[in-house]
Amino acid sequence: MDNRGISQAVIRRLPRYYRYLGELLENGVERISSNDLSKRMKVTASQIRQDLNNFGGFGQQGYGYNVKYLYTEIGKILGLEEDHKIIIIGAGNLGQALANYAAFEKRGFILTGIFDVNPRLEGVAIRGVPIRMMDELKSFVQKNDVEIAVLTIPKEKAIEVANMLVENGVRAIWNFAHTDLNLPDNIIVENVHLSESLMQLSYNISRYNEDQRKKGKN
Amino acid sequence: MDNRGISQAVIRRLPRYYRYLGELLENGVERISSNDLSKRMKVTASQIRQDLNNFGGFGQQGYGYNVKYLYTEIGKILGLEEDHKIIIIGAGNLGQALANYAAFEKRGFILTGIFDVNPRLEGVAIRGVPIRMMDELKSFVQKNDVEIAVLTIPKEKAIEVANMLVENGVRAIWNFAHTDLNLPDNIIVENVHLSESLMQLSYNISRYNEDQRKKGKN
DNA sequence: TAGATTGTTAATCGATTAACAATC
DNA sequence: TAGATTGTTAATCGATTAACAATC
Repeated sequence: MDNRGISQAVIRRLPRYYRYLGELLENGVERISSNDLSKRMKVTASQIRQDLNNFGGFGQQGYGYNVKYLYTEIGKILGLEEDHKIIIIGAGNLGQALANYAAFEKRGFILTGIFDVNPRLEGVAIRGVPIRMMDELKSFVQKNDVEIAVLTIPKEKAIEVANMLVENGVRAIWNFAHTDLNLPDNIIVENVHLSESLMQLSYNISRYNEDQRKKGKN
Repeated sequence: MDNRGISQAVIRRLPRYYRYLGELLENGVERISSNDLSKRMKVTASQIRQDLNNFGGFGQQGYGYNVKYLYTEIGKILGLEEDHKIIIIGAGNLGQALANYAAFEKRGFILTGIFDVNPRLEGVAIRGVPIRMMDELKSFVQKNDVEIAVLTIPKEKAIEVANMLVENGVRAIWNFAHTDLNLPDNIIVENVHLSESLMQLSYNISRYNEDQRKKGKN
């Protein structure tokens, strides 16, 4: 199994396969063909088979795919079998929303620390994890072998905090701040730019409206 | 200006251009060449020019692009010049985080209503907008010409609520529920699947770790 | 065995990059 | 005018889809 050169397009689709397979599993479905799955997911069967064969031959001719097996294998590929220590920087509503996300633990993301600047939040616990003050962050990261940091802080602070975290051993950043981070190549960054997502929505509305106007004219 | 057939790849990049131009504007930069911008954004100058020319010729040979003009034009393309009435379904941490997102209003997204099932939240106001109970939702949507609904509710409820909203005139859904909605083609859906984003991060960590192990062997 | 469905190669389609004439 | 930089065409690259032999 050689994972090199797998495009981000494929990787973006993997979690969606995983979700659909999880639902099939819950519904007691034992096997599924790429054709069946393609109809449910509204993608081509070809794409499913191509995507999966990047990682190995998980199916069987004449039978299809065993749901449970494929679910487990994709879970492995996604790294959900290993534990990941994760901390959240910024305990505002968004930070708290993520901290409370229960499926975290199930998937191996171990919430290890929460940090904020607001002294009124000090010691308040979310899912058993107390909120700490930002001045403890550096030594906490050094001592606790933190793998992933979630940044839910304003963009003004995000860049310097990210740099500090990376210097102290954090390997990956889940970035919700409205800025790009420009970290070294060996650091994994996954951006969630909510305002950009909303603008895409807004663009699609505008375009649709325009098309309707044009249709009206013709 | 013909917007038909513009790929989602281009559309995903527009908000990022908008963000960079906004920052340049704040810093008092008057003009920028595609080459300059490409270095800041880490994309090719060719791509910037191709992307922009989908919508019109905004630049000038020998000069580049006027930052303020281009910023405004991209804003128009993204539909940020028009107002969009928006409601939030689900006033948990995530719903509240989005409700409190101050830049909303600046970009023309008018928070009009917030809804939840929890009676203890009834009447609590976020940014002046009181939380209403779910049984008021249908008539509220009918009366208030709501364009966008944000779904920050569990997936079990999301599908039926989305269908109801759409039947009552909502045009677009910003979907944070962990499910696909399968709405009619004329409805705009923008999904934010946070768990899938985290899995991509996790995949990239695993793959990097594996590469390192391989390197070690050689 | 016959039917079903994969894994994989080849064909197509679309997106990105390069190149350069047009022009400010 | 000379230099800079766009807008746009052509070339390349990559991703998706189609087709089918292999095989369960």
